[in-house]
This record gives sequence, structure tokens and C-alpha cells, in this order.
Amino acid sequence: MKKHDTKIGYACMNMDSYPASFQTCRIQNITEEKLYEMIENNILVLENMIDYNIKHNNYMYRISSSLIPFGSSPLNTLDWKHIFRDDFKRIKNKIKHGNMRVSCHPGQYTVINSPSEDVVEASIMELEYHTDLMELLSGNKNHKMILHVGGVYGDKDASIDRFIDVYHKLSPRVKKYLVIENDDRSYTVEDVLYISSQVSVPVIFDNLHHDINPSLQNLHMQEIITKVVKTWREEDGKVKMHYSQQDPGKRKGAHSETIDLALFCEDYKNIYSLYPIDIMLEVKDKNRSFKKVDLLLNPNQRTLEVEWASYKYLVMSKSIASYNQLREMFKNNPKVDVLEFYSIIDATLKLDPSIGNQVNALEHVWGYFKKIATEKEKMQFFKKLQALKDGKIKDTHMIKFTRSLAEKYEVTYLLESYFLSI
DNA sequence: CACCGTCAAGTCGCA
DNA sequence: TGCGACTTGACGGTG
Repeated sequence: MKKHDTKIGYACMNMDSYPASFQTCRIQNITEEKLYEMIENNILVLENMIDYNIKHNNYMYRISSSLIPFGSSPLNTLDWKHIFRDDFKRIKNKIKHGNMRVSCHPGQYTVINSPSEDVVEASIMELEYHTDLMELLSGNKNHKMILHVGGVYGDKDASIDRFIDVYHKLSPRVKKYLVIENDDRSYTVEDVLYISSQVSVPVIFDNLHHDINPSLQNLHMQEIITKVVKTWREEDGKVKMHYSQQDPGKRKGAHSETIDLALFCEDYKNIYSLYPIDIMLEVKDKNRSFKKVDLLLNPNQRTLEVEWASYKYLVMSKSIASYNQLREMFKNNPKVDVLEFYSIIDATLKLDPSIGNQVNALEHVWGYFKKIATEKEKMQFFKKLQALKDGKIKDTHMIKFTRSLAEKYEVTYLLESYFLSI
């Protein structure tokens, strides 16, 4: 099925690298000292995620705008580009040698076609800040910065004209990375293609936005994608698209918890596999869905077994039947079917947790500590386990405690288990 | 320690 | 007219 060496990526957050939370602060208590500490932490978080990506053969990743708190604002007076230059250089090298493609995505406040001059000015500052990130971390023109067109203000033609005017005034360093994306409310693929035809900026196609805010309905999907593909030039690198699926329970446009792999498979076969493209996934479970899609496109039994090991206790904490079913599946089977594996995983993870199953999984986990934990830790563990059974503490508390033991004794197998991820 | 309202920014749509 | 949703999680004050 794989035809074009498609790279799969995910955005900003990673559920399974530690530490993994970006720090920020309230505007009232900004100090340079605070900014220094937060940025130092955030760079470490970013580096952990880059390391994770390299270890897991992930070649595409969106850098979070949260890396530098108030990064585009005059309120941030710290000379962070200079202070952390060595760190940026080190991470840039990792990205380069890992053959990774990074991107960034200024948020909904970046509106360069606003009628308000102040808003346009702040938006340009935001683009300059994101361009700083691109330069500090890649410097490669095929690493992209994705922007939406902006507001409509009751007159789309005039608003598109304003976008084009401001685009012409952007600095060359910003234009080097900038690409535009169709959104789920105002600017359709047709609108974005029109702007592209005027200023020759590449277009990112977002499938879910297109479903919600359609255009060019007289064309086949393949004709639309062909038009999009043509907006990219050689030096922009491979065409990039955004792929997401609707969360069935939530409002229109809400990203699903995880990728429905069978559905992805169908979309990929019918459309995306026909083009040389890279696909950025927008999905809540981030790196885990990256792994699913990666395994679908590049089946590898060894990697699948490692993945099964990561899910094992989480599955056990939901359903013994599923656990046994999966265990049987891997037994004496040198080629487990990826779609089948994940269909069981996904169905199991949707089940409501039961205390009994959780306690059972925790008892299995305890096996790793049996010989190494202190008497005191043993007491604590079983006391908490009883409290969990009695409904006196929450499962998250118990899991955090167990994770801290795994960290203390450096039990790699458990640290890589999704059951103990926070 | 757990909980939960709130957080720099813009725009749109709906009650 | 004012509020919630979008991106998203984390801050930070309170009980």
C-alpha cells in the first residue's frame, strides 16, 4: 500500500516522554528570572520529545508555540535567543541528523487580514517569533509554518485582498516558511487556492476542515488534491497535509481521541497514497496514533511487539478477556495483523475502568518490585491498594505512586508502559 | 493535596 | 450583548 515514503507526524505534545509539560505563567507575575526558568524547562521538554521522535523513527513533528512564554510580546524582555543559543544549536543538530521535518502553527490570534492595525501588527510579531523558532531549530525551507487566512468581516473578497496586501509586506524570512491552510468555518480550500494563485504560497489541505467547510463540490477529491499539490514547489519539499477524524461524541470539528485505523486505511488507499505527501495527524493521543499509522504503513512485527508490551497492563486494567485474546494473538504468530491488533486495543480502551481489573493489573505490576522494594514501600503499596479497593483513593493517585517506584528503581519496562503514564 | 475557575491575543455564531 | 468554541494544558488560589 505504501507508495511514496509518506512521513507521519503529530503535533506539539507527547504522552510518553518525561518530563513533558510546558510551563507558562500569568501575565501579572512575569519576571525575567521566572521566564529564564520556564524557558530552560521548556527547552528540556522539547529536547525530550525530539529524542523520543528519533528513537521511534518519527520524522515529522510540530513545535509547540508554548516553547517561549509570551514569545512575541514586548512583555518578554529576556534575550532568550542569545541566552539559550547553545541549546537551540544542539537540538537543531538532532533534528538535522535525525532527518526530521519540523513545523509550527501560530494560533487563532494570528490574524494578518484584520481591519485593526494593532491586530495586524501583533500578528506579524507572532509570525516573526515563529520564524525565530524555525530558524533556531531548522533553517530549512521545507520546514513549514502554517497559518489560517483569518477573519471575513462580512466581506470575504475585501478580506482576501487585505490578506494579500499584508502578505506582500511580510519579511522574506517569514515568507520563506509560510504556508496557508483551509479552516473549518471561513476560508475553504477554494479560497485558499485562490490566494495561493495570487501570491504563490503553498497550500496545506486539512481533510476535516474540508468536510465541515466544503468547496469545489463539482470536483472529485483527487482533482482537489491535485490542485493543492501544484501549489508546492521543489524547494518547499514534499507536500504536507493535515489529517484528522471527527470525534463521534463531540461537536463538529472536534478531533477524535485516537485515529480509527481502518478509516485512515481507507482514506489513505483511496486518496493520499496516490500522492507524494507527508501527513500531520491532529489527534488527542498524539504520538500513540503516530505509532498506529506508522505501523500500518511500515509493518514490523518487532515494533508491534514492543507496542503490545506498552499497552499490556493498560489492557489488563480494562479487560482480562481482551488481554488474553491479544496474548493468544501474539503467541506463535510471526505476523500479527496491525489493523486487527488496534481494533481490539481501541475497543478495550473505550471500556469503563473497573476497580477489580485495575487492582489485578497493579498486582501484576508489583511483581517487578517484589524483590527490590523496601519493606516500607511494600506496606505503602498494599495499603494504598486496599484504599483503592475501598474507594478511598483515586486510581490516578495509585498509578502516580506506582510510577514513582518505577522511576526510583529505573524499571524500564514499566516506565514504557502506557498504564503508568500520567 | 485535590479541585476548579481562569488564563495575552481575535473572530464568529448563537442564545 | 455577551458568552463559548477554537488551540490546550497548566497556573495558582482556595478549601
